[in-house]
Amino acid sequence: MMSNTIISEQLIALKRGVEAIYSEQELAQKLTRSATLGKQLRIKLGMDPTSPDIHLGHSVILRKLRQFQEMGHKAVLIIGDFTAMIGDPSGRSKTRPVLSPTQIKQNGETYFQQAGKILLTDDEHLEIRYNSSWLAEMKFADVLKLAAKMTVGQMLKREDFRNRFEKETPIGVHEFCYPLMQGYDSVVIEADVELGGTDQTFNNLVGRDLQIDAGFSPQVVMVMPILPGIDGVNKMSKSLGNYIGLNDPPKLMFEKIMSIPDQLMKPYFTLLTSIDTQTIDTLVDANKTHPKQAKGVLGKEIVRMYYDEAQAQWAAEEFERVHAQHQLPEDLPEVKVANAEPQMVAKLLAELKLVPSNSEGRRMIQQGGVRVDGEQITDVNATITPTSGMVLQVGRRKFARLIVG
RNA sequence: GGGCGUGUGCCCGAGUGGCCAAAGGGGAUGGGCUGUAAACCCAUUGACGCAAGUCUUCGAUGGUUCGAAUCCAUCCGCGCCCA
Repeated sequence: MMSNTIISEQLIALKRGVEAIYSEQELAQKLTRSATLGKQLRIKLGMDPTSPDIHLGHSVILRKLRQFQEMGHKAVLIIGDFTAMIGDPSGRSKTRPVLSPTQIKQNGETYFQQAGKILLTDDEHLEIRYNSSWLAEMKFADVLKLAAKMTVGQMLKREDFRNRFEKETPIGVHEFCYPLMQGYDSVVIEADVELGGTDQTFNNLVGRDLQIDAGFSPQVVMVMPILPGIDGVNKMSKSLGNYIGLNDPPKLMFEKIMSIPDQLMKPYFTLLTSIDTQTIDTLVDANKTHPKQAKGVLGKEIVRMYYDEAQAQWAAEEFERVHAQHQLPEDLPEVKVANAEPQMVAKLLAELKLVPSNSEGRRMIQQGGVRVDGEQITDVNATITPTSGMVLQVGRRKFARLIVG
């Protein structure tokens, strides 16, 4: 039998970065029982197949899931394809378009390609379920039975519902079904633990109630904080453009991390890396470590996790080269120019897609953001004759080397 | 079903016949200062054009007018109230 010390060590590790656990005691019990009986815990995570691109915000929860996997437990990924097929009739949510089965499948694949960078993907540690396989089968009577398990008063405990109710903004009746569906998923797959962001707390807790009602032991609900985006204000999201994608190339990933506000370093270190908390404290203490250096450590660590040591090193060097020493990047992209005649710089920039339009190109020049072979262009109407090897720069990070021909 | 509102550029929001490519704010972008952090300062923010200027844009369509984001009609979306 596994000793109590191991369980409490596991517990400490699992609690890292977690916002809340309902309840910690139950989690300890589950862990102990699992160890005693040699039976895996089933850790549930729901995935929305409408937005398959994963960013570091998603990675927070996926990393927690991975931790459970490494302790021998089984991750159960629920693909929420049922709602994706139905859509959201209220039209309130733009992020929930109706998807075809093909799209859902595609999105699923895109998702796994990325999630695989974090999760263990063997059958022993990962199980994938589509919730349409049980939700689509339900009859209206089944739905009513499920709905009868909750009262409107209980539903209104959810902050989002309560606010809208008080402000008299619409709440679709079907919206009450979403927590029920998610909760029912937990019953079906016999979840021991459900992971989610803080915004999922209510829904996940409904899962507990439904499981108890069905005569099962209730799942432990573990909620993770919402990761702020690189703007330091809003939650990380693709539509807000403040995200770092798992598929972002190393250099871009590193650059984005270098641009986060200093205050974000602590949560990023804690939630996105496995660096031990003592080291983190030293790194984020400006008296002990210069913030820029600390950020560099963060950037390299994250790039290393999703690529490798060499790429991380290279990304950091490129950053220094381009932004600190104002030299040219190593991987200068090359663009072909057909016209070797003398022409206006603004036009050329637009043609080469370095700038979205002619006007924008002119604006850039006016504002001193354009350089040709390192020379700042000052005249809006400046003309140049493209030659092979000529280097154009727009702003601080857009470069191109010309190939005439 | 009835009544009253509302729909503007990436977002919010002013504008109620010409001076409107459309105030203001946010965001974004460029520059300065820096550590490509924050804060702060300056500038830009529909397209084409060297320019004068031209074209497209204010939910959709059609109309009135020399001229419409602004007036009228119909339609669509959204909100509130009554039933």
